[in-house]
Amino acid sequence: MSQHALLSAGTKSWRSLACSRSELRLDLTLGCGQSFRWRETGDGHWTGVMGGRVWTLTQTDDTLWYHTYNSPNTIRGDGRKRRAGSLLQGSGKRSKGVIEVKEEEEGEPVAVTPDPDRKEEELLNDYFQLKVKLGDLYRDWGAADPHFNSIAKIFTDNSVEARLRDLGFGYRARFLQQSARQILDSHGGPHWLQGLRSAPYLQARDALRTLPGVGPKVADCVCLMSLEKACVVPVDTHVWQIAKRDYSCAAGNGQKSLTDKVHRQIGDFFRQLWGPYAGWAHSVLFCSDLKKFQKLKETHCLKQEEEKKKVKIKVEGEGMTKKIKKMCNRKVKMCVKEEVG
DNA sequence: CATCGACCTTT
DNA sequence: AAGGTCGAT
Repeated sequence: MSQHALLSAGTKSWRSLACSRSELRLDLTLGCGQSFRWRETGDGHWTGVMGGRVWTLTQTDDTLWYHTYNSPNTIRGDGRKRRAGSLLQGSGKRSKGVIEVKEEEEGEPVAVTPDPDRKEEELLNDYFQLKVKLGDLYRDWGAADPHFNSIAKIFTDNSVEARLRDLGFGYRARFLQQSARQILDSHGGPHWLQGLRSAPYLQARDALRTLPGVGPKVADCVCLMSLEKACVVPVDTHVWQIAKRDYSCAAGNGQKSLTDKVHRQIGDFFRQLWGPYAGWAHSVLFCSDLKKFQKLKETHCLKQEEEKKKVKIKVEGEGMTKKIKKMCNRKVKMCVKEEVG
């Protein structure tokens, strides 16, 4: 356990300031090697010295959170009566550095004397120069300098991408954000996606592929899983292996990688073999090939072998094999329903 | 049409 | 090292 404050432990000992990630990025500002008194003491939590005190800072999309530690010089007086919660994020929008007139509960306006809060806000404003509108500067610099503009994207991409990156999406974060933006701006919203459910497969697939980060495989996955295109077999390297290994499918034999053509050939191959619900059948094979289900398969195979032996001994051949086949078919159907439904 | 390296995280 | 997509070639 860290002895430093963590926001996740509760906001009680934290105060906040409205400040978006596009105006301040703690990770970049404090971690860039140009400031020397800050250390990341927790995930996204930076602890250091400022104005003679020790602080821990962290941020969420639109809020800069700060915690200060008690020290002998700055014993907390209590000229700081506050209503519970007034410090918490609920506001998140406290104006910066402006002396306000607050309404007390009785409704009588009382001038608020600069209290330690105000001092702390001023200090943060000063230290990070928060009054300077970074967004505007980036816009101007980018307009004057294409190179700056392309570099700056990394740092000013909106909070959605930043958040997705934090969540571990890596380079896909940008694709997701851009796709969402594109769906909203160019396609008129989620309605567009919904509409693809009633579009023919190839049309839906082409539409999806206009989105950044959506190639043949992902488009097919969405078609199969979300757009009711049951015949679609999403082809990845894995499925390609299965096609070659278990079906001697020759598609793309000379090829080194999965080209568009090979995608189509393998999809068609399985569609022809399995019919209109080929995508569901593919799901079964795909799962059975996963490492985590290998043991399941082995034990199942052993059981089947045993069953076969017993049947062979008990009955002598005729008729019974057909029954077993029927049972097996039923089982497969059930499996598929469970998987996909 | 095909290939390669970059992207980023997870194993 | 694997995984799919993208942009360059």
